[in-house]
Amino acid sequence: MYAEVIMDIAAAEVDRIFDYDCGGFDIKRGMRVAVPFGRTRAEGFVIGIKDSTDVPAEKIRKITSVLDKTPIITDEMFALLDYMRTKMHILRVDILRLFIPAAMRGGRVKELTRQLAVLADEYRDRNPDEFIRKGALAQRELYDYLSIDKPDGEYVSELNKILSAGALRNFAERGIVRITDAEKRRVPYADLPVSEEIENFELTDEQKRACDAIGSASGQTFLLLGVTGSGKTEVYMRCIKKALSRGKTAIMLVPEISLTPQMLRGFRSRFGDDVAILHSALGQGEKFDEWRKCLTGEARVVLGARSAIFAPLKNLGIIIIDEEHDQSYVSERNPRYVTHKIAEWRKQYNDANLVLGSATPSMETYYSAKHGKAELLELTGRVNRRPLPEVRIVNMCKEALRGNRSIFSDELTSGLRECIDGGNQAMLFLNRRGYASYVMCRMCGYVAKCERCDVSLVYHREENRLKCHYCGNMYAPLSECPECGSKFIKEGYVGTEKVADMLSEMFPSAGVLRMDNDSTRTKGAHARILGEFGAKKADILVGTQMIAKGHDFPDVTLVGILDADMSLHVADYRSVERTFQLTTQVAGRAGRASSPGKVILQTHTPNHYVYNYVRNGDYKGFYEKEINLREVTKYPPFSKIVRVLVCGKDDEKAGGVLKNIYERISAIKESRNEKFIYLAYMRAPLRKIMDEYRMQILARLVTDSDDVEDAIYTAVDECRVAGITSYAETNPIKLS
DNA sequence: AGCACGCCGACT
DNA sequence: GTCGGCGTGCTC
Repeated sequence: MYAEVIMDIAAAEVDRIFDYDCGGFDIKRGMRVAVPFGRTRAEGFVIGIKDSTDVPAEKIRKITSVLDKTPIITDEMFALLDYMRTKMHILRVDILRLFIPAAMRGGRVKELTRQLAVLADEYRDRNPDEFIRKGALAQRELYDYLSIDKPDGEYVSELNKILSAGALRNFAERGIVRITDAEKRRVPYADLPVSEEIENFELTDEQKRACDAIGSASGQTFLLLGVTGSGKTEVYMRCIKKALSRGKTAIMLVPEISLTPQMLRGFRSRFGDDVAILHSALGQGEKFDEWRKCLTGEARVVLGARSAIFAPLKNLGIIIIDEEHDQSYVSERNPRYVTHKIAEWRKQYNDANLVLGSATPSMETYYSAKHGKAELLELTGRVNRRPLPEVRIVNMCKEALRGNRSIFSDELTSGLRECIDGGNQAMLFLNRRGYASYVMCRMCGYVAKCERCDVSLVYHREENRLKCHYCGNMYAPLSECPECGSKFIKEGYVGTEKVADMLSEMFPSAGVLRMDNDSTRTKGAHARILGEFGAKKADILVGTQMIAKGHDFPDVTLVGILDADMSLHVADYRSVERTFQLTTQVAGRAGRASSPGKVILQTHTPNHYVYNYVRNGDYKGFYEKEINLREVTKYPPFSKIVRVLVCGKDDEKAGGVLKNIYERISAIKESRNEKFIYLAYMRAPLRKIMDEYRMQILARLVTDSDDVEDAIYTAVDECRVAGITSYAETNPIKLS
């Protein structure tokens, strides 16, 4: 017998099938094996078994050992592998690596085994007086505990914590309990209190309608449109319950599971041990065990972040993507994949339902709902009756004309004072971290730049360093200009760090918390900051888009958006959409049942159409306006943007590869000109990152052009050169 | 990705 | 003389 093996080596050169002699091992497709490979040994995935091979006998070598007792890649995942390889042009090893926890490779995690004590069958349901002598209270206690509380047994280590070790030893010697080595699951968030909620409360009519529609469908996609607080989560949980009752399984994705322990609590209380949690912040052992629970069928519900879409559940009944517009669903690191595409595929394979939920769906999703590819379900009412906040648009140009050059408008300053004096809390949003976003010499115009990246450095006051936000390099702060020696150094745009400092100065008695990439570096910092703010240990929370997600704080009555234009003026067809989503989401943090809450949105372009829709909380109005613009300008979903990025340390070599790919695409264009709206090559907006020069090809294609798209991807594959990374992506999330 | 083979520069 | 730089070629 021969095994077809894909080496666990991430390189295009070895992403081929290697045939090995099974050497008497009972090997099945989906297991991993250790094999001799060239002059070394390697791990590999068995993707097929056959009884003959075309490879000459003298080349065939034997498998050294088998790493799994049972297959770890399911049939569905093999089919998905095929799809991802042909449609997305991702290497087989990269796909296979997505399917299993990273720490499994190289045997870095194993099942944890612990001694388990189980009451022997022949001593069950017997009168304990027959074999426990009178007065042996410890033995009696142990017997009762094992027979009544833990009929399936308990770990010896746990028993020893609460009961007599001597009694246990006695029982073990007399054969009353059996002690065996058993697999013990590492449980993440084991000490999380389970919420005690009423499960069967009455749903609103809209919720009921949504549950009925989803519950009676199969193989369908739904868009659940509803603002925060409209009760989407309840709909999700009921639909999952229904799927389980039909013997099916469920995947529920959220953008950042590590930020939402309350979601987890709800799931634990509803689904108990049926739930597995999968996200990157878990420990390696925990992640491995949660993943295995899915594979073995012990868990039937997965709650997780992006990568949980690959959870090895069998017989999927429903997939839910909450906050479906969120950017985190598009993986930025290679392999690049779009979660929605994978979800759509798994939905079809399992004849399951796919539910996309959001208050501000992506243009693509709402467009597909409008055109019959997804069924639109709406939740218009707010369950907690919280009124939508009042959104005030403040013109910062006018502030400047009046002589207020600070980042706080007068209205925001007085709003903050009023808010704090009233014992309420405020959140301030600024999507720019650090203290000052650039440092410039007033005399000669010199701007401090990173040596390795083509970006200006950001001053961080806590570290007293200039920092590159792309490579993380640190530099000494400037006291004088290195070019002309002048001491007149100007600090550019204010970042979250400086805002927090300024607030402490303006409101000396107020507590200020800051949440951004820098303040949440350490593990658990997220939860700590949110917890402190929730416990009212601070009055103001300043942060980047991190504060837009997750927790609801009932005492927040004021939300300030310091520079709403930031995301608006990015040269990207999605910039307006993103601004709408971000500002709407941040605005939604304000208000509570008793007081409506207020949002102060500061902008230099108050007349931009997007702010009108933000103010009115009018998603559909925004959609209509934006979709018309997209149609006129022929941007997605009315076209497809294919971007090829080439980067490498050797500028000329990278340029050569780019030219090569470009020529191939030009040749395609020769014969298929009608499919192209636009084609050009250029340097990427960020010309250099980490000493690698970056350049790109941009092609805009008509929507009906899958074959041309595939040809472009193939051209990139064929021009691969050592030392140069190149890849293609469709409708990229970022064009930098 | 590794690892070895292979062909040119500055050293005990 | 050789130790060692990393270019390129192969792995069932």
